Amino acid sequence: MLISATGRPISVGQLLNKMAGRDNRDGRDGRDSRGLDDPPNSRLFILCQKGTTEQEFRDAFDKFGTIEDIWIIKDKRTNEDRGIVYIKFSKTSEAMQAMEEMNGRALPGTNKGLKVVVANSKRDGSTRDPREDERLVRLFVIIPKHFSEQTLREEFSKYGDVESVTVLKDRNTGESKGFGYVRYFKPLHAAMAYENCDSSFRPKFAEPQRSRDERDEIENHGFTHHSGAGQKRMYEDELHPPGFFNTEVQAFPSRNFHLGTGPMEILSEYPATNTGSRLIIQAPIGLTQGYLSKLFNIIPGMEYCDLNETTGVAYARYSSPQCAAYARDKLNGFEYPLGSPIHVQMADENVRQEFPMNVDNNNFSHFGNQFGSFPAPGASPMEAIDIRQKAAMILEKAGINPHNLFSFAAAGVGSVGDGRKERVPYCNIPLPPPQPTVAEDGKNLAQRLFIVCQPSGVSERVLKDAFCRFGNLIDVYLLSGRNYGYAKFASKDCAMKAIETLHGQTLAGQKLKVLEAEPPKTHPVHGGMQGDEGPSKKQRL
DNA sequence: CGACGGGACGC
DNA sequence: CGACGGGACGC
Repeated sequence: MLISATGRPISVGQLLNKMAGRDNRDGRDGRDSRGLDDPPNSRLFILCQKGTTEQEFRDAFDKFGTIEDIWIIKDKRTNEDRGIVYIKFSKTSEAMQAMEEMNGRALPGTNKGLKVVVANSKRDGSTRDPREDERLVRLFVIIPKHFSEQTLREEFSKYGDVESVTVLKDRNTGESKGFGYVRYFKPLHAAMAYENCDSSFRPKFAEPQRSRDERDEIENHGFTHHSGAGQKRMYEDELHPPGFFNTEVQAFPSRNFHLGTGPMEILSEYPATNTGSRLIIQAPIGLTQGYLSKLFNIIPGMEYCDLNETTGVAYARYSSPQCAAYARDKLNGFEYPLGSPIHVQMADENVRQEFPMNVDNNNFSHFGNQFGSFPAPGASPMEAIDIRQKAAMILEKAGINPHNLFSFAAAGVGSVGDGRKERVPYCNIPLPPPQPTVAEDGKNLAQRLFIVCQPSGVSERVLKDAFCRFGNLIDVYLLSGRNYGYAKFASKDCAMKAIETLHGQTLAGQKLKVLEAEPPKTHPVHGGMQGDEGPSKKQRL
C-alpha cells in the first residue's frame, strides 16, 4: 500500500496521476492523444483581435515549435468571434518561448497587441490566479542526499538564470531530506530545466505554497482517498470511475530529450532492419480495441492499431520501421494479465528475424538489455521503467481482472474463503486467495521481510498480489532499480507464513528469497537516549 | 551473493 | 479586453 503525504493510502494510478499533475476530473473520453495540459503549461490562452484566422495564428506561432492544436473560440449561439484563441504546443518550452515573444505583439495587419498567457486547466476555468507565474518558474526536484544548495544551483544554472534554490533539511539534524526547489527568473528557463535535466531529478512544476487551510481543502476534495478504501481487495483499488484516469499517458515526456530533438528524431537512430513498419500482435482475449490502441500509442509514430476482438489478433502501423521496431522491442512479451504475454512481431518480414530472447517481462525494476544498444542521447533506464509502467497503467485501466480470468478455472467454482489454495499464473506453486492490505498507521508494523528476486526484479503488482495473500500486508516494494526490497506486515504470523510459503519459490520467472529483515540502518539520533538497551521495538523494524 | 523507497516548502 | 470544440479510418 502506498501512502500519500497525508498518511492516507493512495493507489499507484492515483499517485502517478498526481505526480504528473494530471487533472483527474477532466472528463474527456481519451480519444485525444494527449491531455490539454500535457506536458504542463504547454497550452496558451490568447486574447486577440476578432476575426483573426487560424492560418494567421499558425503563421505567427509555428516558428516556436510544434503546434498540436489551434482553437478559436466562437460564441455557441451567434457564432461570433470572441477574440480568444487557445494554442497547444507539444512542449512547455515552446509555449514559454511563444508567450515571451508574442505577448504584447500585434499580428501582421492588425493593430491590437496580443495578450498571451498560459491557459488554466479546464477545471480551473477563468479564475485568474495572482500567483500566475509562480507556477511557471519554480521546480520541485528530487536530489541526492549529499547535494548542497550550491551544488543544486550549479546543476540547474545550465538551463538559465536561477533566482534561488532551497534544499529541504531535517529541522533537528540539518540533514538534507533529498528534495528541493529551484526558482528561475524566467518561465522559459524553468521549462528548459524541466525538459532537459536528468530524469532522476523527477522535476515537477512546484505548486505555489499554500496556507494550511487551503491545503486541508485539497485533502478533502482532492486526490487522496480515505483509509476505508484500503479494505478493498487489490485490483479493485486500481479501477477508476469513469473520467478519473482518462488523460492519455504521454509516452515520451519531452524532458527525456535534449532541446530541439523530438522523440521521432531520436527513434530514427533506433536499429531496425528493413522489415517494414507494420506489426502483428496477439493480444489476450478480452482486451478491447481502445485499450490496445492506447497501449501501442505509447510508442511515438503509431498510425493505427486495429484489433479483432474475437481472435485477439491486431495489426498496428508506425510512421517508420524504427518506431515499429522500438514498439516491438518494448512491448513484445509484456504480460497482461500476469502470465499472459502480448506477442508482437513484424507483420511483413520476409526473412525471419531474431527477437531479443531476454524479454523484460513487466519487470519495472530491471533495466532491460534493450537499452544497451539504444544510442539516444538522454535515453536512460528511467525510460524503460516509464514505458512498462505506462503500459501497465493503461491495461489496468482496461479492467481485466486476473482473478476473474484464472481463479475460476483453476480453483473451481464456489471455493472462495475456505483457505484453499489456487493456481496463480505468475507463480510456480498454488497460493492462498488474495486478502486486503492494511494501511500503515505508524504503530501497526509488526514484521519486516527482506526480499531478493534473482536474477532480476519482479513488478510491484506481482509482489503485492503474492504477498497480500498471507494477510495484514502493509506494503511491499523493491528499491528502485534493484532486485531486492522489503515487505511490511501488520502481523508477525502472517509475515512468517509468507516466508514459509514463498521463500525459494518462483514469481514471474524470478527465484525468490524471503527472509526476516535486519533492523534498518538508522541514522545516528542526536540528543536521544542511546543507552545499552539498543533500539526500540519500532526502530528494530 | 542481497540491506533500506518516496518525498512538497514550519505563509 | 479573460476561458473551453471537433475529430475519423489507414493495413
